Amino acid sequence: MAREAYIPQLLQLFRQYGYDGATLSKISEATGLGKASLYHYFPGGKEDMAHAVLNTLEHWFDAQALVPLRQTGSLRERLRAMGQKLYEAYEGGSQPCLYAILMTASTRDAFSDRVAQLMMSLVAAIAKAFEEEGYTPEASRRKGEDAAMMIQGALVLSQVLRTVAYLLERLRNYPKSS
Amino acid sequence: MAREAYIPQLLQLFRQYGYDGATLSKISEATGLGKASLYHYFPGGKEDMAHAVLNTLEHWFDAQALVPLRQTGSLRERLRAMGQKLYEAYEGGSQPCLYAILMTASTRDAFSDRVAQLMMSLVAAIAKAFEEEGYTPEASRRKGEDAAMMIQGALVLSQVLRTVAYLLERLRNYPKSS
DNA sequence: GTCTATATTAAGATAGAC
DNA sequence: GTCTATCTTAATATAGAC
Repeated sequence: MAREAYIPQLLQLFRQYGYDGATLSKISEATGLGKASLYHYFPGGKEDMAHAVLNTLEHWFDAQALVPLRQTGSLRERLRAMGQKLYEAYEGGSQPCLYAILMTASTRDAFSDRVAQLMMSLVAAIAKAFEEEGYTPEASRRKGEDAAMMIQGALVLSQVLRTVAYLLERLRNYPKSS
Repeated sequence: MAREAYIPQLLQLFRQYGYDGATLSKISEATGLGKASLYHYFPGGKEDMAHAVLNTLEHWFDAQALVPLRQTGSLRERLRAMGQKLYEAYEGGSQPCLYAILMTASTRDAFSDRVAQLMMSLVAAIAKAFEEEGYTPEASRRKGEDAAMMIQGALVLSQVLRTVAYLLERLRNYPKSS
């Protein structure tokens, strides 16, 4: 079994229990691997596992969520395609954002750079799409920030209020007005 | 010393280290109290401490952040006053939201009801203000949800990008257009 | 590559003196 | 009300056989 095969389960565990709450015992039980085997795949322990998950998420993000922004079609269509990808990834808001989780964990310093990097790439990609449409760099950047804030805010509210309505409404129909 | 005297330090510790990361040792060191003394004030341990902090925050929220919404003045002025209160409480985004932190902790089930309660009261209070202005209940509710999402999104981005610009811009000038 | 067994550390929590 | 000392549990992590 390749190390990559365990990424989905690790992601699920971190999302469900948080970084600190996803103990090696839980991970061992969920993967069916003994603790020693986990260290065989991830010599750096839990931090190593989280970084491996981030590797996969970063790749997915660039290859799936952001790719519509670089394609042809109207700005509205492209943003909508991105929203649809995010909607699916977060399962309509029933799944939390791992990046937000890692920022509240006891070891957040170990991940903050990568989290910031990804968030900036989201803001920049959306801003670029607006710029191509004739918006000023300043206005485009603000559009990117607004979108990122809306996404994160929708994810937080979906978790807190235990309803998928927020993302469902906002991301499926994003953007309401561009 | 009354138990209430330690609330600010507990809030600060939970914000800085997260719920799981704020260990009794750190709390003991920060408060200057031995572990046994901590259990004297908070017999239920850390969970008890977090609930005590939530008591204080709920009171502050109702008595400070929401009170402008019930006063006289234009809707815009009242919303702006609420934004200013939140801006101060989160120190322009340099401080994270404890409610978001508790939702990603290993013991989130212990707090999820209270977190949802407070978030719903925010949405309802804003919606009520819009209703009084003639908005339909449906549109008012959406306004309340939008505002709550924007606040949480701004807080997340402020943390992730380590800049206070987001909240500073969005909350100080909230609402841009109502 | 996976296991059993174990080491090490630190967490949450309590007993009981003062 | 605060302390020292200690208990119990569980966490991360590793050694070494197969």
